[in-house]
Amino acid sequence: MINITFPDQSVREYQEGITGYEIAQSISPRLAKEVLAITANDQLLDITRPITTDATIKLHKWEDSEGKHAFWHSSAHLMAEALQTLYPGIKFGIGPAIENGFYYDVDPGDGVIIKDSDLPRIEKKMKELASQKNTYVRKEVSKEEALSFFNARNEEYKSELISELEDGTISFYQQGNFTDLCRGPHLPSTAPIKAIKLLSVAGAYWRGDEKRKQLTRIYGISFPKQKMLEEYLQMLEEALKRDHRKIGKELELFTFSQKVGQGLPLWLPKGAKLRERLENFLKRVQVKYGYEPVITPHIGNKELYITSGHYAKYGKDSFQPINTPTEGEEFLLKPMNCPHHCEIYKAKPRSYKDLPVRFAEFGTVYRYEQSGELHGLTRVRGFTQDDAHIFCRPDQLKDEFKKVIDIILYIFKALDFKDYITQVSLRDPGNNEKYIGSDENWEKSESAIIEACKEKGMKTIVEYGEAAFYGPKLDFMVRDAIGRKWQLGTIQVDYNLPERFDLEYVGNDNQKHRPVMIHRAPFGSMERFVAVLIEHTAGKFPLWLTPEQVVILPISEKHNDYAKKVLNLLNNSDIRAVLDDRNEKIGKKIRDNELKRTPYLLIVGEKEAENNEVAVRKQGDGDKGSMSIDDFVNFINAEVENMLAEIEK
RNA sequence: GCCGAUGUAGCUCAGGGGUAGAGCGUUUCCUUGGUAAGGAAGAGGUCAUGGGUUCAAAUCCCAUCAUUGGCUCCA
Repeated sequence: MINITFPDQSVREYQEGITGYEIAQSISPRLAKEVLAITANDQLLDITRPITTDATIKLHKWEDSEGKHAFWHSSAHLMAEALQTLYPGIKFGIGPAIENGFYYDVDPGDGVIIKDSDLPRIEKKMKELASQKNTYVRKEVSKEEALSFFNARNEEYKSELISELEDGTISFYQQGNFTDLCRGPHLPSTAPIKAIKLLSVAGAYWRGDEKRKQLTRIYGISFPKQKMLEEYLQMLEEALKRDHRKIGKELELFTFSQKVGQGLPLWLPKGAKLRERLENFLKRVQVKYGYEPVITPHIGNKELYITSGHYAKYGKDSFQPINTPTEGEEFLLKPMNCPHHCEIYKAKPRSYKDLPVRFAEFGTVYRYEQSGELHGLTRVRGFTQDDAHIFCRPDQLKDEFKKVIDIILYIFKALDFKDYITQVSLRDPGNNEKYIGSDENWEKSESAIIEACKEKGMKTIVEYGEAAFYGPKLDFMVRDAIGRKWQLGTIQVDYNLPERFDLEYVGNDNQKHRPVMIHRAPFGSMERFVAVLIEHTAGKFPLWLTPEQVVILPISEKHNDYAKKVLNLLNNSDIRAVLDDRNEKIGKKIRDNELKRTPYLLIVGEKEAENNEVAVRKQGDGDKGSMSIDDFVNFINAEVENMLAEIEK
């Protein structure tokens, strides 16, 4: 007999060799029906695997990510089986479960192309195979066996994977006619896979290496119930409605022009208004934190970037130099602001008493991003960073770092960003040549970041190998409507540029010392931040930010004069109001302006004109009754002030 | 950059070898209407661009450009 400990710490005795499925059965038939995987002593297992020792277990149902994982991983195998049937000679790469669904990378063979239009056919085959309710059978094999099995089938990708595994840890899973190298766990059979949707086809380099063969990746998702699939697809559609590219067009915030160039956003008046308000907001915050504005040009001499090291690192992959016609000097579009700011630091001698100095600039930079990578406003070739560089003494580093964290957290709070991830990016320990600067400085800066985060009580994830080439960083990341992760705020420590630019300050010992630099951008880039803000709010911006706060709707043309009077009064009171004096019925005007997401609609007609009133309608919330114009002005201004005061707390 | 998809009116999209379509928007006129779509008429397109096939191409083929889902990269 063995002792099984459950998550609630209760212990039950079972026969040795009992399976997860049987344990579930012993609790309730319903649980047995729903259980998909089991963790036993921290090891994730099939529910058909016998448990032979005392174990602490957790049974995973669909609701657990482990349960979904097994479900989707099994679905990936099912898809592979379908592909094998439909495309004889197809070779398989890897086919994991992912956050939402699964994929399989395959090599369909020379000249064979799998297209979007083939997906329904594959789906159909999968359903057909699933209905056979084949079991997933696990088999442990030796490395030699494994290799000979896949070599015999010319599955070079599998063979490559196996050759990197250790003997004794290799297992196969087989269902129907398909056998795959796999760690598991899997479902007992294909029976539960009831609803399947293959979503897209994409190219994916074998092992993520662009020098190697590009395989065909097929993405899909599956569910135990058809209804769940429908809900998921519904949700995807809803998410698409929040897409900043769609809303940006609808609300006339930004556009692109093929003639101007790809990845070069054009801010339309309303978008510019929004962005300007964001910038002003941050400028006010920065004044409080002792930042000084600086302004630098859009280009810089190539020498500047040779000094900074950026040219060696990125020169050939960036926009190529602009030449002066007669002298033949070379200038680069600036890919970043820091070298310019270093030169500002150098413009005069600095004393230890002056430090830290903090130079802030909304600096527009240009980077040659690969064309396939461009995406709406989140990945562009020309963008404006809310950049600043702090030059401080080493002993001030941690404090300065913490102050920057405060600014970022403040801004996120102001904009109600709650679902963000904070990531500390450190060096890849096994790959030091990727980075410039001394080990000692790297260690100092890495520990400064880690300590600052700890002291701020932040929950961060640590990623090795994600550091910038010149220093470690702390990034604030959020997800977009389609679930992709984007970096917004960033703080980076840099010992390297001060070295390269030979930056100095005179210490209290009257000796020259090297300052440390912090690069930081709370929004990251205005473009990306606005994109994320659009998706976050679905275009319903907070009152203090929105380009148009109020729209005035006269009942008929007879009331246009009064409406204009209201408009002037509001505009003179710093309220961003517009007038909708189109020859339309009031119902139509309300509908149109509701759809434009203007926070307040003011309806003015006979009654209001007589009493100097406005009839207030709140976006999405209907009629709020009438009030005097003065009261409305006070009401709006108070609401904005309250919002901002709330943030200050 | 690579693999797949897409490109038709300002927007959303239908169509498809033989005169270019709808809805919304826009303009003009009628209407002056009290809380989510009043009516009529009009304007608006070299069907992304350049080649090719054809008596005839928006439609078929090729290339390019852009957008897009991924891969890779990201100072």
